[in-house]
Amino acid sequence: MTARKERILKSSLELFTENGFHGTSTYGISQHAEVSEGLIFRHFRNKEGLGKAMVEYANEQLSMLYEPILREVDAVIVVRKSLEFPFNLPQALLPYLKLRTKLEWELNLENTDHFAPLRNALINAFTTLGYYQPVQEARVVEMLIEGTLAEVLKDKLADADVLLAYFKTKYAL
Amino acid sequence: MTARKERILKSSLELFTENGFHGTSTYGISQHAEVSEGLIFRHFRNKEGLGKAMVEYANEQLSMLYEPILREVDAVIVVRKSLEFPFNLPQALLPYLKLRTKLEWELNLENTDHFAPLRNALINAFTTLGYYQPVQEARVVEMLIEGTLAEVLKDKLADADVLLAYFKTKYAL
Amino acid sequence: MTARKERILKSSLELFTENGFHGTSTYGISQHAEVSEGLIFRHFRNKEGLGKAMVEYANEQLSMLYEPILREVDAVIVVRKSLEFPFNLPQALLPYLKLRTKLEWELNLENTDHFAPLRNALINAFTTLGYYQPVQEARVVEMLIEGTLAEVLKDKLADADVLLAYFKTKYAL
Amino acid sequence: MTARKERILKSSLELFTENGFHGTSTYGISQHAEVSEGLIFRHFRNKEGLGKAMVEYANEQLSMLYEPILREVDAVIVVRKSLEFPFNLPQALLPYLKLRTKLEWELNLENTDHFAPLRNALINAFTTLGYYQPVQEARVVEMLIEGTLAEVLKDKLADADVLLAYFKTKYAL
DNA sequence: TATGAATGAGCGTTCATTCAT
DNA sequence: AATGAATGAACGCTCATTCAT
Repeated sequence: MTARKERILKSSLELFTENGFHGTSTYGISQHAEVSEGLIFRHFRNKEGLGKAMVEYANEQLSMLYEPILREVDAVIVVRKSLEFPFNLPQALLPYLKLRTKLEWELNLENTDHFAPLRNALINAFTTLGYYQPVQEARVVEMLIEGTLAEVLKDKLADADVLLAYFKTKYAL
Repeated sequence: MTARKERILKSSLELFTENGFHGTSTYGISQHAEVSEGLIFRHFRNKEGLGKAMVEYANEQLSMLYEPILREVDAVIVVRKSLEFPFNLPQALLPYLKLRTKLEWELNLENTDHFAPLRNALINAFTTLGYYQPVQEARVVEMLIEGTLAEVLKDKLADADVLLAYFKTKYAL
Repeated sequence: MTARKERILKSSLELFTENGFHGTSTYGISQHAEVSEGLIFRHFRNKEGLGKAMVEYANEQLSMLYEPILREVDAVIVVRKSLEFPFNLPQALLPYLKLRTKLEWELNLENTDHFAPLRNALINAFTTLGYYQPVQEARVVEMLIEGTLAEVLKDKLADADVLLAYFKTKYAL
Repeated sequence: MTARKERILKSSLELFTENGFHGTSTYGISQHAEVSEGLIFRHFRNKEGLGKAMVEYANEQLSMLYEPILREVDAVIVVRKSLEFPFNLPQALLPYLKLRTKLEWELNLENTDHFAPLRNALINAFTTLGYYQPVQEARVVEMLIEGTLAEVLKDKLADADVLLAYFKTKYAL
């Protein structure tokens, strides 16, 4: 990957996140990346190719999102870290998270179930902890996480501290 | 409101929901509405005006979304109806809900807190029911609802029945 | 001539003078005249018709432009009044003069020789006054008048007083 | 400046001069210049930009208009060449002169005082020649020139020879 | 690999004009 | 006489894309 190709990717990340896919022109990207417009097409064939590359790139970055949780063996800590997760997002990954969420809504991306690994970890944890319906409980936590995440990505979450504390008491953490 | 203006609105609803704002052309709308393209601009000034009108129109339709719940006096029923809400959406309103959600993500609409009235109703309900932290509990239900809603709008919710049942047992309904 | 037709004419005068023929839209005229756009076409058939009517209307108004000079019998006074003419324009006629000049340049109007009557009067005057080449002298005065007029219509004439005085001394007035 | 950009400029000169700014479409220009329409906007940003570039371009061409006169040291010759000037226009510059005059009237260009250098030269000449009011005399010549020029640009000047001869006798040339 | 001039389809928009009322 | 909803062609302009260098 050459330096300019990377600059194109970085600029696309920024501009797609800000203005969406259709709201961003290849000319705009080239300007922002200080690169000739033609180069975008040499590297990505067309705009759609750039979009796909962007999403793949973002997914790669995000692939290790839950990794610290998945490595965890203690069931209680798995639950706690899961609940803390949307409140404590790795700053470096936030742009990629925003991009993926935005593009999933704008384009109708066939959304792979990104949450699956974490959900499985939660199911295991709740099974270990003796929950009566661990699968459903995992889903409940999933909803809490994704609901919180949505607010975070929109910069709308005002009561982060008190909310997280309450989440924890709910699960006796 | 003339018949053709209404047809433009209906077509916009459909096409914006399907392909997003930037992904929909005014020509496409005029074709779909069987109307001259110029008429769109006579009625809405420009595409942005049409977008705003659409969002307002959708918001009007959606304003009565929670109304049956808000009228409810029995605290238990308020909670139950709230939890049932995303599983039991009024079919007529679903398109408007999809549109609003999609456009909120694509364009960066400063999103008014649509959930506020329902949240307040839930706070009251949980207060009545003697919950220790009714405000936070309302937020938890909000997350459950919005998380579920997001999956519904993306046609991703596979375990609706079992999930709703579990929600209810959680709140002893 | 109905009141509204007259309002259309007045608005056209103003807007054509300000922004030219092509720079003025029939919609703009209808707004300015507080009249429905359709009415313009009922009265003038099409925009070109309105343009022609405007020019005719202006020409009618301007037909009496030189009239006070033409009535004059004293040769000296004819010359003096002629030279004073662009410095002392009838305010009511100024807009029509601006319009005609502007449209003559914008559209390539086959320009009737508006100046002819005054030129003839000047020829007579200079003949009476014993000028050696009265026709050419009339042409010189014509140039002085039209040159001055052009500056007046563009609001560019800064040295009006001193210039008129000099003109007069030249012709011993 | 690429060849195509120059072709756009040349075509604009021709078409603007013929039909005015608003009367000329960018599509028409592109056809005439045998160039894609988009190229106009790549080079000039928008139609207004093209208009401004045209006027500047014309002004550049016209900047050397009076240059042969300004170089002249003999006062008599300055006056003679000045009077001859509108009768003896460099054919290559005529289109630019037409364009500038036309656009100054159609658009309301704040018209820089193009005549200033020549006027100053005339003032000097008349001073040298011992005229009592050289400034005003220069203004008189200016009016003669601009009046004649206007007729020339409109192809209205029928008595060129006799008129020029008379001008010369007036100034004893 | 990288540029930048150039393209042409299509976009949002304006405009003169028509027509039912 | 007068309105105002509606049209469709054309306009200025943007955009993804190509290609010679």
